[in-house]
Amino acid sequence: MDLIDRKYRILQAIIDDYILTALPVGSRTISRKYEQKLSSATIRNEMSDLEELGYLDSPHTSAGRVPSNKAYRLYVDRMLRPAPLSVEETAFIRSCFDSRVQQVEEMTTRMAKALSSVTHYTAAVMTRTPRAEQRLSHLQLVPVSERRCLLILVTTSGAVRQHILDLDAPIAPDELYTVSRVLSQKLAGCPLSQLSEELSTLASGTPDAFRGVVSAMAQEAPPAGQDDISSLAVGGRSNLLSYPEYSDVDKAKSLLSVLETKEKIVGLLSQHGEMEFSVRIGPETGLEEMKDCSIVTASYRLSDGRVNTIGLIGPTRMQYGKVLSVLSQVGQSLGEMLEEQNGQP
Amino acid sequence: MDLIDRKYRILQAIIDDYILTALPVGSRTISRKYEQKLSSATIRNEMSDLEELGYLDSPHTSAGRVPSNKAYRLYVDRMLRPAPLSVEETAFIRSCFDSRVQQVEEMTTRMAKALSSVTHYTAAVMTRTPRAEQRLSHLQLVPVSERRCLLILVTTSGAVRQHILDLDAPIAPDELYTVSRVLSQKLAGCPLSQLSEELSTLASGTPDAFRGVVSAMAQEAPPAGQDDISSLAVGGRSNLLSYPEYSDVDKAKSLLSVLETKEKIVGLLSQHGEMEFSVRIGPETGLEEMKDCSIVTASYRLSDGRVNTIGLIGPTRMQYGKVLSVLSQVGQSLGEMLEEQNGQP
DNA sequence: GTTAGCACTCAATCAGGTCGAGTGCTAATC
DNA sequence: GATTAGCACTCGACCTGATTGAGTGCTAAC
Repeated sequence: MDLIDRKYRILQAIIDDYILTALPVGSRTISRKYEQKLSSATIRNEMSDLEELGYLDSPHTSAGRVPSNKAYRLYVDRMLRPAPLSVEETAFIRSCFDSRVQQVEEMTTRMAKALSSVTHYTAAVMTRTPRAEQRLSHLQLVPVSERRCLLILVTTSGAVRQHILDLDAPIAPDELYTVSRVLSQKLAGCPLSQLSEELSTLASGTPDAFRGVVSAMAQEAPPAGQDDISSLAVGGRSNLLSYPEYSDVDKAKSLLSVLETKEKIVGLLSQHGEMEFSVRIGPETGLEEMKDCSIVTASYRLSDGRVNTIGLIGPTRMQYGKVLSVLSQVGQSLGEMLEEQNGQP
Repeated sequence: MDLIDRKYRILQAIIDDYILTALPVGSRTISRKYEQKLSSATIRNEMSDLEELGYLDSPHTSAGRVPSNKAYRLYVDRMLRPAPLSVEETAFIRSCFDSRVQQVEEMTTRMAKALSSVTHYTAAVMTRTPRAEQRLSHLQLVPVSERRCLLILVTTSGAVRQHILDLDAPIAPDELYTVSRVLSQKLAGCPLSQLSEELSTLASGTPDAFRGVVSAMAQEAPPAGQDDISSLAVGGRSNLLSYPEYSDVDKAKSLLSVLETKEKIVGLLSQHGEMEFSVRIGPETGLEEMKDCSIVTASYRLSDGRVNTIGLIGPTRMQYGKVLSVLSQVGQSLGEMLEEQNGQP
């Protein structure tokens, strides 16, 4: 057992060192910096074993060793030491959660910017509302031109959606007003996913003059389907260029190109499961372009039903400890902010 | 005059060739590919003159010549030949203007993506409404919780803005409804910039029960100030990495970092003056990080008062002819789309 | 089991040499 | 006077071979 413990420690030392330097680490480095009781030769033997076990790779014969993805997996699952944040870092993160920020958009953008600047990785922040939880709170039709009006839907969580309706026949502003009032009352509390259906049903029992409007609404109402992405922001894409793993411009290009594709980012963030944190390493991300990257995601359920998912993207040798500390600090600050918001009714 | 004409032609040939290859161009290349009547020695003499005049730079003694920013300026102002687009390109641009796209957001994103993929440069698209032109069309208060409600402002151009209001005292949903109705009628047509002021005035003449709401609105109403940016999208940032001028990762990083800063992009696009197109070369962009870039902007006034500004960002040796052709095709398609939209009432 | 010692490997670095694209100048030509 | 051929010169790019040093793997001794 003692031996195994030693192998463990050596592997951990190698990973720690590699995360720090991005340079293949040799036996001598370990013996000097981490395990002074052992000679480099001993370390070499252990390293040789670790390589055979699949935890280390050697770029070539006379370079040091580099941790494999399997090693990172073990590292994240078992070896992770929390990296405490500095006072400044904590304060900075806190300061980003200003309860007066109203727009979801602005909130996600700020968080993405802040997280990328604290971690020096790329940050992606997404706020979505699971479709099942969205209910109509209020509905309003606003005239825009003679045959065109704006349909505004407000959900119970305070989100606002808007659709332009093209009408078959002109309708007077006052009538739109009446329709809004009636429908608003009838449909309050209706889940968004069933809205279209409800409207169709209502349309048949509506006086001719209004039927056109109501069926136009039924058409434009959001279809049942995936969740609603209320907001997505990515910050610090260019941060990744600092890391030697992307000094190859072609690699960098293909990675940055992925990070420009909204759908792929949403995909990456949506893989997040039930647990609070998730770490995906290299190929586990599921994207060929990201096989040298890791993504750490965290998900927070806000009180109004919205779900906030954060992803930090960096090289596989990213500072997992620090990243997780940052994310849990974010979770804490987020909680405090929401409490404060609800506490000042 | 004939001499001057020849210098002109040679300079143009040099710029054309450099734009194509990004390699310093030598006298022999010009004499073979562009001016077969002249020997390389003659070209050399001319090039020497052009260098003295400030139109050419030589990276070192035995390399060819490279156009200076002054040369690009002349090229853009006087030498530009329109580069006709291929049928596919035209079709592709047209196809991006689907009149059924409703959201401004989606429109700008699509345009940015399309333009960057046609040109292989970075595209930034901004839609803004000059503050002076925005007038209130409709106003609605929607209850969210007991002491909190949502203020929705719809402008005559159909834009929707929302603010959360925190109220001093609780107010019943029905009362919010009444207030909305009255204020909507009183304030319809009021320029947004004066809204806050108007509301303050109205507040004093309002029954006590409602005064709280009205003054809360006055506080949150958009202050007079700069224009409203309804939407900003950037596409194809990673395209720039393909160009040899950014094979230096540090350069690339500082440029991409600028292209991630919303404010700087808005700044770049806002410099656009009265004319339809504007080309800013190198230092003319006003940003140190962009001293090796050019930006071509185009601005289109939409029928509802909004202004759409497009910027294409590339290396100073960008294909100005092609870029301008693309932008004017965009202008045309945009016009067609709007016409179509208004023609189907 | 641990370690000292040694042969071996291989990328990185440097110096020297060659190549070729390009210039600038001069003298001859049109 | 403009044009051009010719030539010396420059300088980066590229290739080559030698050197260095970090690192390994193996073996034999402790």
